Amino acid sequence: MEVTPPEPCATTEERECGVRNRLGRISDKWTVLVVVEVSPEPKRFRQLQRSVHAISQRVLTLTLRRLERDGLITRTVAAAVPPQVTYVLTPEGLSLSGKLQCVVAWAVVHEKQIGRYRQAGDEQHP
Amino acid sequence: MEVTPPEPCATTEERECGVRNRLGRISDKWTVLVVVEVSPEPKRFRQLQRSVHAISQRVLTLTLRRLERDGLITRTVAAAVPPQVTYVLTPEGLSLSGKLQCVVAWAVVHEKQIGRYRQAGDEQHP
DNA sequence: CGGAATCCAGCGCGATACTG
DNA sequence: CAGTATCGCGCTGGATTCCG
Repeated sequence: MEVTPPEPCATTEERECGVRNRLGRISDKWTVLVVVEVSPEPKRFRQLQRSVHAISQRVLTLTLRRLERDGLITRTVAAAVPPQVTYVLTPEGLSLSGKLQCVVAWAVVHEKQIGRYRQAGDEQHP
Repeated sequence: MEVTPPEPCATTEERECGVRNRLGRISDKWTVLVVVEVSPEPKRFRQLQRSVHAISQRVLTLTLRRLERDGLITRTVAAAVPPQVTYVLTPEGLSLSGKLQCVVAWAVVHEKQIGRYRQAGDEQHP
């Protein structure tokens, strides 16, 4: 997308410090799972809860709230009975989702390889 | 990427379940930070500990061990006094690192935007 | 249905001290 | 320098209950 400009923060420590702060906002496992799952069409609360399998209602709520607060998703309440709440990715959220999908794709491709490594290791340290 | 044909793991639930299992291996924040930081030249333990700023020595050790076990990094011990241990990314680790760098880049680019959203939100809910 | 509130267990992780 | 071992707490997150 946008090419990242000229002068990145210089030293390794500075770089990392920045990286840490920035990633902190999105790096927890629930957030990643939810972002990936919301993308790209509107999803309802229940849908998400079923999709992100083991997530509890409490954690899903908290995660969605944070994502909304950060401008990554939009929460829409339809005044109806029963209530209907839908979540959509904002443009920002969508672009993040793209990057995360790359990581997911990587994980899918390398899953078996990793599994083999892991097995081999376990056999040596039983 | 690949247009997914007729019947892969079809349902959303199944898809997500797989995603979750796969991401579980790499989705915790320390792992991400360490992978990004090891890349791409050899790093020594102390170096990493200083780079990944707030990480404790214990957690760094555990994280590196898991990464090694998964075949993402290589640990090399030089028989010397004082001991010298270096960590390098394997080809797999390097390719993962690439994907993660994308996410990092995203975070850098969108940092300010997110900050603004967050502020705006906080002003409304003080 | 979508959520808030409480309560509570588990383990993630930091702090500290000891080895080779 | 590069670890391993132990302990203890704090927060994450699950289960349950109640509301609009």
